[in-house]
Amino acid sequence: MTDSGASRRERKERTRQAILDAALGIADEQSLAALSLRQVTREVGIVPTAFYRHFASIDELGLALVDQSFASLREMLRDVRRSSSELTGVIKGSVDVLVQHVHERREHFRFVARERVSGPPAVRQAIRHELELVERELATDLARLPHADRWSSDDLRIMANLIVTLMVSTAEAIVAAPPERPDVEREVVRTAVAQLRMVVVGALQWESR
Amino acid sequence: MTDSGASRRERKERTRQAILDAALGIADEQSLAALSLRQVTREVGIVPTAFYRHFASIDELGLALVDQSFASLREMLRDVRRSSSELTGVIKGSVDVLVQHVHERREHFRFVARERVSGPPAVRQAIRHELELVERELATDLARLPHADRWSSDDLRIMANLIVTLMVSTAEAIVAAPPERPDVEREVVRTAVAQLRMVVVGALQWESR
DNA sequence: CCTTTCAGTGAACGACTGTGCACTCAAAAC
DNA sequence: GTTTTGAGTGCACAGTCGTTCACTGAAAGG
Repeated sequence: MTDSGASRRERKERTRQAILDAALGIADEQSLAALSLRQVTREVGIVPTAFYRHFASIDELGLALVDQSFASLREMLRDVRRSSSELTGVIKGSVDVLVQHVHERREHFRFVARERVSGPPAVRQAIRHELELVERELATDLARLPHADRWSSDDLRIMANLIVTLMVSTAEAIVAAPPERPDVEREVVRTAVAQLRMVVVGALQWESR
Repeated sequence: MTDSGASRRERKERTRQAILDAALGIADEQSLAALSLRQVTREVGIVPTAFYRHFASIDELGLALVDQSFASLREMLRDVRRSSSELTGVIKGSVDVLVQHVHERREHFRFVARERVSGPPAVRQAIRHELELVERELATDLARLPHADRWSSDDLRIMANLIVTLMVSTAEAIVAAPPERPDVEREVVRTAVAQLRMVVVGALQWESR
């Protein structure tokens, strides 16, 4: 590796990030489980054994990718909240933000969608945990809405779970759509918006029992 | 292979099924992508090259597993329709049938849930296609409901998609729950039933625009 | 300036992979 | 009874894999 960068720490951090990027790219075309250490190091341009200078195992690499992906996802949530405080339709606005972020960080969303159900147990669990956090945050957001007094905390949990499920599956659909078929994607968005509206209508009519 | 069975065709069919069973079991603990021909044949008790007498490639094996898994899924749908014609609550009844079938064919549902997002492209596409068929069938079922005249065919599609998404994610949750934690599973069921009710309430209030 | 630290090297290991090819030998076909 | 068919065998091949170990050489620390 000829890396004419500056300090040693910087250079290490740079190769570490290069490993993460390469792993994300390779996993994107297969899966984290079918990802070999040698493949990654080959792409980065270092010798296989050098991998261990950065990660103790591939599982650890996977967890680092989860962290990085959820950083993207949290950026998205921040933007969703920002867009919701403006006056444009909350639902359409949120879906649009979702779409935009999925495009910008396509590989991260694909990674989460895939490894959520198929990854190594440790990775699966980490993702599940992160999604639960998101769900809880959404529940407290919902509790601050007008008319929220008609919902029990159980109702809130259930609604949040439903909405997260819908968003996850919408993200999956966007990510699965051929990149240069904006019509398919528009259809996905239209569907998602209608479904969220339906859910909201149902929630407003809801009588806890 | 000492297989004292009868005719040659029968014996071939039996090893074919043994290969499928072994593959399903192994994939269950990892994924279809990380499934080796040798691993499968070792478990079946035949020599690696004998695999090719039954499948031209692992991809083809995968597609056969999709077929088999969706046979289970269609059995479930048949039962759901049967239970719906009885008077007990349609929603609770359907979810109960789902739970029952997921237990009986756990590996098939896990397979679909996993490979739907992570499998080889051909497998992913096959699963997507099958789910679309299910969605269309559900849409025509919904069209036969009382009050169905308030829904456009587009609304029906959107509702069917929403319900299928919810069912898939419920199946995922059941399958992911520790097998001997009936409390977790009961919670999943309770959540799913409430969510479906919410969706139905929303749909009944729905005004197509 | 001398010493320590440590990211990256390079060879070697044993294990596993998919696939080609010539084979056996019992069931099926004639 | 003879021939054909084809599921399963056994060997061999060239790859890939993760991990070990002793190593180099430049940056960091004293």
